[in-house]
Amino acid sequence: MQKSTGKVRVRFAPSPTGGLHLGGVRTVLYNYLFAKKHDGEFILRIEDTDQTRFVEGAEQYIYDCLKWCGLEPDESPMQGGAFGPYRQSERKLMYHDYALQLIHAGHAYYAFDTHEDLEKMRADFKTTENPSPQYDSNLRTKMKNSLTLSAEEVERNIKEGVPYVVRIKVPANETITFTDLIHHEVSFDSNVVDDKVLLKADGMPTYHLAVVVDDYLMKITHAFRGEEWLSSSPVHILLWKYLFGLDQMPQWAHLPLILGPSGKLSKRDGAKFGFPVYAMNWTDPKTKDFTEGFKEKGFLPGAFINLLALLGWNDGTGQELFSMDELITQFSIERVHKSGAKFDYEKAKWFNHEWIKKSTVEELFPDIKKIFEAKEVVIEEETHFKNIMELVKDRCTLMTDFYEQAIYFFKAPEVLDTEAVKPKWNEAKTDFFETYCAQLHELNVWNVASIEDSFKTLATEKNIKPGELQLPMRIMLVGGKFGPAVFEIAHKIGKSATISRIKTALVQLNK
RNA sequence: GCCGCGUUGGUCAAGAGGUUAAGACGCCUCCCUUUCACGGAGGAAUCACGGGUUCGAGUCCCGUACGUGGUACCA
Repeated sequence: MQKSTGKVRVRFAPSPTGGLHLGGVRTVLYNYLFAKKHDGEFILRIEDTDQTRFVEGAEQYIYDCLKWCGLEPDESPMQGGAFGPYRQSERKLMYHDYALQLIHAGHAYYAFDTHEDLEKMRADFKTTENPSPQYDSNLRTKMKNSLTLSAEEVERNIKEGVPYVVRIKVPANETITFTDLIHHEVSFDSNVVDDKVLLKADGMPTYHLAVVVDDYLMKITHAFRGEEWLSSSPVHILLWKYLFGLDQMPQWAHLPLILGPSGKLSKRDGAKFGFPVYAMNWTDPKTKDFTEGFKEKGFLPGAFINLLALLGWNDGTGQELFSMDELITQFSIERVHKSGAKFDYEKAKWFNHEWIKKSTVEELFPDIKKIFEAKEVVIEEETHFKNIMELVKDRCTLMTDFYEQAIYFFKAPEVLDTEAVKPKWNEAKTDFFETYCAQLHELNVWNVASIEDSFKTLATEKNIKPGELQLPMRIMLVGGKFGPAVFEIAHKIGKSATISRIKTALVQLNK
């Protein structure tokens, strides 16, 4: 079944109807990795055959997401290529010839049933055993189509402009079998496959016809898609057989689904459980419905790709952290799992944390800068700023954490967690800090050692354990129980800020 | 209902007839640190269930249960 010659060509074919979710990006990723590994080409094709579902901006959004992820196609509607157009709506006429070819060969037929006819059929034939009757080899004999009407009637209908669709004529009593790269041999009884519409009344093809025609015309060698397509694959197999021959058919791989806390992952899950589902923020232009993205949540693209790659695949060695290059060399479709994987946000955050830890501040700086600027913090001295980021880097799980983890270096905390120190607060400690402020003021050399030495010496003099004073000191400077070494912080924020923060805090504590 | 696909700890998972059933996340205990992290040492699974096949089954076969996808002139 595999093509003997030619370059590997794969495609991602989304319909531009909304945000790009986790599963979609993973499908892109596996396509991309496979293509790059085999020195092949990755094509982006837009499946916009449903005009009723057109969403403004959705296509551009897909490009933006792919760009952010570093999964840019070799051919696409935007950049073009030798097999264009890459937008199915622009290929409309091409599909007609193939539909006609199928009709002439007796593998498809015209159907004139209206929506009401179909509804009536479903209602009439509905039983408890068969709640959803299909337009199949049995029922098509009871409907209005070119198999039941006379040739004259069919011709007249078409001439008079009676709306029609073209349906595939699925043969009865056949077993349709194909080999999937992930599921291996899969087979279906043709009796349970319905006569799917190939060409809609508006002249547009359905996905079923379009995917086969385009994969052929675009010389796709390997077709990866989500497992939700597995059930309709027999229709595609049949179409390949009738139109181009099974020996021309790409190799299929039906990727396992990514599941949410309760079944198939949906954008609702994200809102409900507080994690992003889309690659980037997306607001539906019509409903204004907003869905959060991994990018804006604070994920690094590398980490996002890394965690997605491992959701359904691993290289068998136990390695979990992979760069894109490593993924390209290590990836193999054979090691993709059969079963769906539940998305675990905690693990996702762990991946990001690891990526932040292994990245240098220099690499992270542009993104961190944007986060601070969005909060209207002006970075005055870049080197100083970077030194501080170095101090807090390991404490950040998400990129957005940098703000909270470092803002107190630039601004005095607005709220102090005084509850953490109040229970053990007393006169002696007030006295200590008042004296300490005076000493700091006199300090000639402002470095970590001098700040720390005078602190400890004074504590000993006052007969208080330094440890009991360190937490208060931290709360005064930081506002909370977190951050790097206190004296390091004092050093970085400078003498006057240190003194003024201590004094401000003293007022609050002694209220 | 019917059809397809799947089923190793809470989650991701290694495992391709013989292992004390890896590892990671999360959780818990402890060490380090008189903050938070980082780092380090530990703790927790009768491999969905029932039948086979086999000297021997998480690994092969059958059934059941459960989950999941499809059952549109949506992709």
